[in-house]
Amino acid sequence: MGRGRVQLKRIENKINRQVTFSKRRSGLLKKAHEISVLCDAEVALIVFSTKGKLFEYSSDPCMERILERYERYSYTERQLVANDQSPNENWVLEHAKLKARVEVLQKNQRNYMGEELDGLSLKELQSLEQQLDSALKHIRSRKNQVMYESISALQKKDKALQEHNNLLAKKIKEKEKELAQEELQNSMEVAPIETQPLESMIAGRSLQESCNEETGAETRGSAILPPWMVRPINE
Amino acid sequence: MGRGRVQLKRIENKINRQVTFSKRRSGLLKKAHEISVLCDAEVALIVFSTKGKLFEYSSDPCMERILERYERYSYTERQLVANDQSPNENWVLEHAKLKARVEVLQKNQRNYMGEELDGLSLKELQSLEQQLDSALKHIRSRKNQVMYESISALQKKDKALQEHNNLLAKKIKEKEKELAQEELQNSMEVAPIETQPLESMIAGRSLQESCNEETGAETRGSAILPPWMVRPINE
DNA sequence: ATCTATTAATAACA
DNA sequence: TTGTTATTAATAGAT
Repeated sequence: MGRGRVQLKRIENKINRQVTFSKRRSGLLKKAHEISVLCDAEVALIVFSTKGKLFEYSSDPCMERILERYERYSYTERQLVANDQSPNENWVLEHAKLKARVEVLQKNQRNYMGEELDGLSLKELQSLEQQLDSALKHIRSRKNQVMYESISALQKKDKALQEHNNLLAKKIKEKEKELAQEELQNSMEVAPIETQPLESMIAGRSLQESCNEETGAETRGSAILPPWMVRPINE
Repeated sequence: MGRGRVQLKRIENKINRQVTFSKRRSGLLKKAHEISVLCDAEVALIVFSTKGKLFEYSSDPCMERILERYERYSYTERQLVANDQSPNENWVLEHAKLKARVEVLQKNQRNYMGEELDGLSLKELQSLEQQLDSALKHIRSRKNQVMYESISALQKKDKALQEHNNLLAKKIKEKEKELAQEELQNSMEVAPIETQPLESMIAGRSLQESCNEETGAETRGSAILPPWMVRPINE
């Protein structure tokens, strides 16, 4: 349903992927809403973009209510499935295993957070150190990538804004000229009009800021210091 | 998309509603799957029919994982429905919660190991970086402490061994003297016994090594180069 | 963002 | 439920 078929596999071109995501997301949300209205169904839809941004639809005023209903439903279903197997002992065993697993994972997590290191041998400490060191490298590299992407997006936007500013500045100058001419013509009958306030207003606020009112608040903050250096992007 | 338009309102005809529900449901699930694959998104879709039947789609092997992520993202606490349920159900609930917990912990662990970072926002990456950085500091400090402890323990042991060696050396000399005297006394009747092998044996193996047989293998390696620089201690 | 050629979904019907 | 078909809706690619 578009020009040409589309393979059901990850779209490699990043731009295309982002555009398709945006379009299909709105389509999906719309359809979720439609089925809920047309067929009187309860629908909860959660979508995380690759970047980790959340989009959601809930036919109910409260998403949580549907999720709770889901939990209840799925618990009882799992109970039925579990009953088919060996009724009780399996559970106890499974449960114990899970608990042990949680313990181990929590212990690991605390170690990864640099806590509870007293019981560790030198070998374990060294391996932990190596692992975290390599992890940190990956994370920083990924962070840089994300930041560079952010920067180039901002630079693009910046450029567009500057161009827009130049346009606005020209318009203002034209207006001023018109005003000046009118004043000259009326100078014999009324006192001259003070033109200073207009100019000082423009000088007092940065060009960036005066444009933000039209383009939204996304470029809040100084143009020299990118916004993500003040606050993280995905809020 | 069908013969004639459709008003966005509940379909009153029950049969039609049921048919439409069935068709649109499969369409919705399909589209949810498509966007998850095409755009590399994480999708959770829950649909309850009017009759209360559940249909679900999850881009992940585990729906719970997405729901957990949703909970974290939306910063809302999930209400627990534990109280008014039978003990048995409660148990199943516990089990499911444990499972969800394991999933989350595993995901975290992978992140701590610098894996699967693509879904994380800049904010999350920064927090991860800070956490690992501080963890690494703790770990290195602890490692140093362990190493210093190891060094002083070795030095102490070294000193004790040296003293013991001196003692043994003295004893050997005494023995030699005794032997020499005996030989002198017997020199008329048998050929003299070669004493060289005993001394060369002692000289051929380091003093450290010859004592290890009593104290275990913990101080394997040279005494000048601490053992943990060759191989970690707790093997 | 907006515009279309196309494909995909589906309402009505069987 | 399942399948067919006439239509509408969604959307891929281009602008």
